[in-house]
Amino acid sequence: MSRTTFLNVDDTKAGMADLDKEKINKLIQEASKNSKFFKQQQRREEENRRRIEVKLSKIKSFSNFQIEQAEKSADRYLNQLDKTRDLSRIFCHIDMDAFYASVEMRDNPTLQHVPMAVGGEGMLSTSNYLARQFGVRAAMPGFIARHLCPNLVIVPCDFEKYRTDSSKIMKIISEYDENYGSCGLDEAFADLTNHLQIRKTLSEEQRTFPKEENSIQTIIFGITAEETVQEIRHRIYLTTRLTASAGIACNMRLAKLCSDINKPNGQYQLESNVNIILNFIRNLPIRKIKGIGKVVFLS
DNA sequence: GCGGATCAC
DNA sequence: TATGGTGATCCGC
Ligand SMILES: Nc1ccn([C@H]2C[C@H](O)[C@@H](COP(=O)(O)OP(=O)(O)OP(=O)(O)O)O2)c(=O)n1
Ligand SMILES: [Mg+2]
Repeated sequence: MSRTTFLNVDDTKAGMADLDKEKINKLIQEASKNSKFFKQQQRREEENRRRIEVKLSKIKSFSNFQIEQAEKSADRYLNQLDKTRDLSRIFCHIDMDAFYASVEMRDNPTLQHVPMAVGGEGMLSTSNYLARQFGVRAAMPGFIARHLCPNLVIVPCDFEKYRTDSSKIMKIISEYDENYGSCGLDEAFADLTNHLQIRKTLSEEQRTFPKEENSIQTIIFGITAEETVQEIRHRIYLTTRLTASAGIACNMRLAKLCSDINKPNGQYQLESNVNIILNFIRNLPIRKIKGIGKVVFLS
């Protein structure tokens, strides 16, 4: 995610699709103006630009032979990857919606319908979807957020609480893949391939859960990946009363990209078909790839 | 190893 | 008034 500096909001978060970015950036810039912080960021930008220049001049000094060799080796590598491509597995990525903010809203219903954020006057960790309408987002200082949204309610961070909910979520996910992995408190990856095999043999009862906590009405979940992930999200909701979004695809990276698509409280499955996947990747902004942050992007 | 830079949540 | 906490990786030393 991009930090809020004089350098603008450069990407779009869930819930912020059609905002007037121009106006928001102007407001932020106005508020940041002549601060010490602003000037230090400017110096760092300058330094980065210089380093990029150095790299570029190095690239120019490569001989044609060197470039040919590098291209050949890259081609060999790509060939190898082509052969080892595995579309047979099914991964899912679970990502809680506005996690810290949702926890606070659940525990204090008066926050339910107001724009709010979690953090302090100095820095916000996240905001709820109402606040995102104003351009208020994670990694934005609280006092700047107030310029964008004067009625913003800011509640302090309570890591202990988020950790508690997180471990409940992870416990559920571990039932579908004991080797699941987590990323931060609010995200998890699971390889559902094995579970989906076993799932075929489960009784309907084992795929049945109450519609609400303490309700006699029930929901029966089917045996497809899509229904399995719906079941996971529903179980998370039953135990935490928090909503999650999910992505399903043949590897973790793709699954993560998919979990953003129908956020909040939705899921998306990418078909495990080479052409469909390549087409999906073709349309990706380069910044969405893991490891390409603001600095690398500029090079 | 350690500090600096980068990235991600 | 005021620009984080936490955790991970890579790199050069
Ligand atoms: N710069 C950041 C980004 C995130 N977080 C914390 C607060 C978030 O609640 C949590 C999860 O990060 P996400 O990127 O998944 O954002 P949210 O879950 O808040 O919102 P979304 O619905 O877009 O997933 O991590 C943080 O402390 N600092
Ligand atoms: Mg999230």
